[in-house]
Amino acid sequence: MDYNFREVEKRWQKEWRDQNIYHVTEDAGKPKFYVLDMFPYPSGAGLHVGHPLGYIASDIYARYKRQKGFNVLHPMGYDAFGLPAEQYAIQTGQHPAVTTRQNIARYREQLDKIGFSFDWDREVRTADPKYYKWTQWVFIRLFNHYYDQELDKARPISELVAKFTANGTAGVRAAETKPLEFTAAEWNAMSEKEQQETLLNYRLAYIADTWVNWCPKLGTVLANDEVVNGLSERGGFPVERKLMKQWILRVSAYAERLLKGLETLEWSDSIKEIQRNWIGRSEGAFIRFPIENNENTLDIFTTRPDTIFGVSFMVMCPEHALIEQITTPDQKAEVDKYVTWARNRSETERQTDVKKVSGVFTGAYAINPFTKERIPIWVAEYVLAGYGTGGIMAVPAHDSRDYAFAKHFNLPIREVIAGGDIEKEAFETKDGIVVNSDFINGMKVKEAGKCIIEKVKEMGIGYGTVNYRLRDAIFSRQRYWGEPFPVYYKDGVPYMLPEEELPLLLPEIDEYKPTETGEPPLARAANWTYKGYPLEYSTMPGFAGSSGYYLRYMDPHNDNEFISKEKNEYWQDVDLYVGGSEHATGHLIYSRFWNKFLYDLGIVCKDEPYKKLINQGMIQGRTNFVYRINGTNKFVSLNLRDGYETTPIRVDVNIVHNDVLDIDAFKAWRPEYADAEFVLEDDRYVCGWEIEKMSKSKYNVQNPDDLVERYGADTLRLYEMFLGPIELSKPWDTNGIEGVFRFMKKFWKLFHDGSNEFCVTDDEPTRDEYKSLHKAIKKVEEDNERFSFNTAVSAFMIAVNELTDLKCHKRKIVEPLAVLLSAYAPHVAEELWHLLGNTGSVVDAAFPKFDASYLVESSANYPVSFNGKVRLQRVFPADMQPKEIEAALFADPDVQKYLDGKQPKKVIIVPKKIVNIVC
RNA sequence: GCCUUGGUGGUGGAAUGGUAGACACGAGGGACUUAAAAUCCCUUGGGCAUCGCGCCCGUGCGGGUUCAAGUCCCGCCCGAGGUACCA
Repeated sequence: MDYNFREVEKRWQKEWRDQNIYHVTEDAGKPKFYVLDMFPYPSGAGLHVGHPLGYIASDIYARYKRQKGFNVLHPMGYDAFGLPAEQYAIQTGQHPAVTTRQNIARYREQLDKIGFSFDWDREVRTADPKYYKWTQWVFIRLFNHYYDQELDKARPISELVAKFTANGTAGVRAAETKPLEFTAAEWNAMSEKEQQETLLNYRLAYIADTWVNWCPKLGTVLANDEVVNGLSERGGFPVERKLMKQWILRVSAYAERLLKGLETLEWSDSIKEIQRNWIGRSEGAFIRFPIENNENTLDIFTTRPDTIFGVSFMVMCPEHALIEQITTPDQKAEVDKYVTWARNRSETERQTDVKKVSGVFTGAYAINPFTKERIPIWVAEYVLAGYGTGGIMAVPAHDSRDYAFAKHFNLPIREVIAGGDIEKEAFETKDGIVVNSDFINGMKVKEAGKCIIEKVKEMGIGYGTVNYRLRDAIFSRQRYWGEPFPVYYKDGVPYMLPEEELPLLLPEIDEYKPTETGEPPLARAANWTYKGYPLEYSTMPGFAGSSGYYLRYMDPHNDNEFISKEKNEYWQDVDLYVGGSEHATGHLIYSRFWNKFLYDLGIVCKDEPYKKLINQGMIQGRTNFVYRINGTNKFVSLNLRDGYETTPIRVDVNIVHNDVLDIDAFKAWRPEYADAEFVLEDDRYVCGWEIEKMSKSKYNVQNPDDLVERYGADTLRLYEMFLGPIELSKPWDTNGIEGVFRFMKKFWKLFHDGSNEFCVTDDEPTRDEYKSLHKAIKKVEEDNERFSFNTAVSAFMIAVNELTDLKCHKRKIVEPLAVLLSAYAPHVAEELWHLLGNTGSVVDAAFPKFDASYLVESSANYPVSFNGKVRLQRVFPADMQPKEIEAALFADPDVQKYLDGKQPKKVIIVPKKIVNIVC
């Protein structure tokens, strides 16, 4: 073989490693550029095929930027804590650290084969104590801060304590779990324990009893983004609701800033929209409804204060604290029954019958503050505990859920916005005219809403407010393989470990299961105490370690600081972040929160961590099928199936090439197929195919290693880019890799003669040769800038085809072309770079300079169209003026023929593009 | 339901409002070979054509703007992703 990729790739991978060529240091003389991939969780299955796609794209961009004179930071690491390693540990007793280390070694091997330009000196692993020391360190800071809504930033909790000591809660505007009011005297009279418990209401990391998503199968709680359709994201196990004491991060305090910050980011509209929806900002009103014969009020949040005259009942969530106090004796039994039932229903059950109406009357009544009407108070599951106040005013005429409820329980439906047909369905418009509503009659919805808000303010029973769907993030996991909390308990109150005790190391335990009493695995650890006080048993969730990892890459070996000021100011933020869009509501929210908190503390200099985000599309599997004739061991080729009763059977894609089955391999694949017979078309067995999720059981998993083995890393890199736009989801289809491989061989031949001797001359290239080169430079540069790597690969193909036709073996052409290609196919480019007699590495070669003069045409071809239809081609000098072109055209007999004696109404000449004559 | 996307040959996909289908795969035909591999050349959206002139139709569907629309606007249909008793 002429182009020996195996030898070339092996040589340069070794050389790059020996020379440490991808190592970067801060260099004030160069502008910085930070290209980051979402680091992988090292699973036992090895690098999955979706990964290389993003990594290759970011690697190309990183190399390109380096050639453009930037000092590029391009690191890689591992998200090393996680469930699978622990599940495996439970089954086998193997320490998760051991399996994780093995998996990492495997990943590293796979990554190295593809020729990435990662600076491995900066590698981070979240499970490394040197790393998680800083995760614990940030946690302590979260605990020690609260969110000041006046200053709109996190402030030390000591400031809050000072305020409480001086004035109590008067004048304090702080993000809180529930509203509290006390005086300075009351605060000062509190015991240490009481004060500490009160402060938990404000801390950015706090512990509280909360309804959680409990997954019994995994033995841990899960965050909202880890629950998909009522099932755990990992494993797909049922999830229940449970009231538990949990560590929680007050992410909600940052809701508005997380929302606002999106505007400054170069992210795709879709992912910004996902985050906007997840944050779920809604403007409305907080209103207190008095309760008949009770000093409590029923507090509600509504986005439609304008419909307050249409309220015909109130609803509280089953978790509501007021239920017990207001339920009348004769309703008590029924309410208790319902509440117990509803509270214990699993998240999974709730999800499946969302449309079923259920609820119970408490016997109590609220008073409509405007009409003084008695309004029955109900308890129903459709009102959620976690949103707003856990209570609503129901306006069945204008809300479909209230409508369904009212219909089911036969409650009155009162129209207050004109224009709908409330006999049939709720009229949910947000711009209509208010009716049947006393002093707001005739107003538009918006205006009426404002008016009601003014009024309730005056009456002292409410105010306009903003609510967010974004919940605080549950931060405890009842698992072993995570960061231990630097927390000990004294008198049941949590305290932080002193910083000099960090890292608090994960203790060794004999088994990785929960204890018999249901305590988390850490309860098994011997002497898990600090100065005799018990340490926290739960560990941190997966997103803890990944929330600030991109900062640690800037200063990975600093044992004294999380990150030094100088390094942070040099690298600042991530210029390009590449990863899957599945992290939109998880990692990408938490990480932004984490960063904003550190920004408030002055630890980082940028408010947003990831300036530009590219989401590589998902890689789907492409399954091949063979068709067995029912009742036989005979298989019929795809297009001959008519007339047979067949069953499609999945077949391993590795024994199918371009949809043609390798029959011998198939016979060897499974014993039952050893004596299979075939009905062939054109002597071949053609398989069917379908796009499905990639999975082992569907036999459609393509291992990148096999492709590297067969075609080389450079071909794999080019091919993955050539598949299509990076952001598009596409099936992993290797039918086309041959074309890219052919291109590589052709490219190689530009530098070699027929007998594979290196052969490049110093002859001056022709104009056509320069033109091919500069066309490619222009196109590749533009395409790199807009992340259109697939079209850039096409540009290479065109250039190489042209230069092959021109039999060009000239240094002035092929050398810049190799430099240009080096971001995509670094190994072969490096080889040629050295064959050309250069020293150093092609990664540091300057990106070729585009010279437009080579593309200037002496003449331009103009399609001439009549009323928009192209009829003729005419060539004019490129610098000819439109007026002259027009004159020349009308002297042309063919043009006259098409005009057919008519006078043209208008002549449009787009320079170098087209002439259109309107007649 | 709502939000965000997308809909172009047999396939993956190209097209700053300016000759739709670049580039590649696959397919068909041919050259070289004892043969295979590799390589090279030709054809390849559909239809019509006394198949070497040339014409018509074509970017999910129906309208519109424009000299000119895959691209912009309006109304539908379908797919993908996100989200969903969030008041």
